[in-house]
Amino acid sequence: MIYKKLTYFDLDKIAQSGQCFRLWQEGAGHFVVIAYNRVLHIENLENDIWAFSCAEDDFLQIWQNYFDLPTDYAQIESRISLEDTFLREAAAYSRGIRILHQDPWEMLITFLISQNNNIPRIRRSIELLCERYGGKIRDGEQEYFAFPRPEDLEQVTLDQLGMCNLGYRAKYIQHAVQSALSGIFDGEKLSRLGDKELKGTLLSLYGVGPKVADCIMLYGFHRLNAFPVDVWIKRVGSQVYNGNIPAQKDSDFAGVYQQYLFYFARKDVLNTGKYIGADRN
DNA sequence: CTCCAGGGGCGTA
DNA sequence: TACGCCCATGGA
Repeated sequence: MIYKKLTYFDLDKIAQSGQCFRLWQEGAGHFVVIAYNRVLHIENLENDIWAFSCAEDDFLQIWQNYFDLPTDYAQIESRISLEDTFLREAAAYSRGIRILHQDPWEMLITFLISQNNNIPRIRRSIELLCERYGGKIRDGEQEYFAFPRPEDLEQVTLDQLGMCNLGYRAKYIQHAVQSALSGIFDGEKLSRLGDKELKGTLLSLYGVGPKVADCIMLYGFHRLNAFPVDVWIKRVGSQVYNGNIPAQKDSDFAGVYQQYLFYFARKDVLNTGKYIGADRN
């Protein structure tokens, strides 16, 4: 068990921020996350004191980085222009959200599934994939499932993928498996590319367009300047920024600001569980 | 460039 | 019961 005092760290918000789908709350102040073939319990003991159910080694090598603890989010928030009152309000409302360092392969599959989809269904699809094709992880009495590797999905047919609630996205997953097995999509290799080259490679993958590519850049490769434009950001652009997408999109921390805008724009959904005020563009 | 199908679950009329 | 919508994209 590792104990840490952390500021700008709100797991409830991170769990609802739409960047990860295998992090959930299990009780008051108790969260569980599955990542990198591990299960981690995180508990909020008091105020800013958190307990992580892992050894020092794992904390230093995996989780410290996973939760992006070295990054100074107070400084990122302080960089917001004084004139951008909407983003300042969004940032204050979203304070505690961090951009997680997640596995590139998992992000490729996750955000292929996310396209034109709703978050509860995205979660279900991912859990079905993991239960059927991921390796087992023991955690005391409980048994969990890791995210399937490309090799785990190599023999899976289009029909079997369809049974994971993927809909028309099944064919994209099948192509992604081939891209990984053939070496076109190699997280380790791609992480050494510059932003432009990385995005170009991602866009060449079947089913990956600008929005999904930016999500993979931001959540899988921690390119904090990537700015995914989804329906919520478009909505903010048309309703708040006079038809333009938010001005902060060119910032070094555009991706962080995108998370703030996304979380803030969705606050009514998060509070009521319903989509309200929805409109196209 | 525009238009539209792709699954499926949930909300509203 | 029908229809709109959802962290979009490829193809016509």
